[in-house]
Amino acid sequence: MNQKDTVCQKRLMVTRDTMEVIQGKWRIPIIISLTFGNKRFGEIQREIVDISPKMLSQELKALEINKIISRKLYDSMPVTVEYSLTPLGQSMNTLLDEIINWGVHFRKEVVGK
Amino acid sequence: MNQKDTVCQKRLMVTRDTMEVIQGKWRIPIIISLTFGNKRFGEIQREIVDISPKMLSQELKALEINKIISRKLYDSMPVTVEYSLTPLGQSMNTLLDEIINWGVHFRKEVVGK
DNA sequence: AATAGTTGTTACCTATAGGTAAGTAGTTAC
DNA sequence: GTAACTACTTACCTATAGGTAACAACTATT
Repeated sequence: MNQKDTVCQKRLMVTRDTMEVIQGKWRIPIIISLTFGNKRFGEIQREIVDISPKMLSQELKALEINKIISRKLYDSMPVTVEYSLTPLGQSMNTLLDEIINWGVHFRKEVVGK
Repeated sequence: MNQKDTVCQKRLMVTRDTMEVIQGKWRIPIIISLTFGNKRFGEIQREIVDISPKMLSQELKALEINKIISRKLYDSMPVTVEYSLTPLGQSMNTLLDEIINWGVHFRKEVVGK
């Protein structure tokens, strides 16, 4: 295996890591929603109009496990829960920007034509 | 719906576009493989060690439809086919770099600990 | 005539992602 | 005591992504 191959194999590994975090229909929408401010369960659900409570709960848990978001429970009545981006979650900003940038470019080049 | 919501909804749409192109187990590996030079079917298969010919063929077609790669047939014997990145495919470079960068960061922060 | 080297294809199966609908639990207001 | 608001959970189903193994078509070599 030459130098080129080694570099290539490393890239393949690391992209898999990133993709495992952002893969799926709802993770990026949830993260983007939280870049606009901390939100409660119901607020996120109202913003991402067609997500079900099951999927929202499931994906919030996955993002918490990966330390992208954090969950804060308030003992108010009724109970409220606030979700926010961790520093690691905030560090996705440039990645998200690139996903958005390329999406705009792609739409101009292919989808729009 | 206020200004903030409008911006948010647009971002959600555009990220869906990008994700539809790169989603799946094999698309990014194939694209990365081609950033290291044009390759034939068999070469890609040998580089991405555990991909099956079925999946490779299927994903190459999808990437061609989205104008990320192009396919060139050579009438040699036996027939050879060369795959290469289109300009649109090459325009994914900064996006791929960010996916790799963030993956490295994530691995340091979470996977490694 | 048989074998090997190209680039795929086809049929079949399994695992997982995601959707639907209903229910749970605690508190407050009427 | 009943309805309403919070944040979920649970059971069940379907659609799709991906895997496996065998085959196909063409040509060159032996």
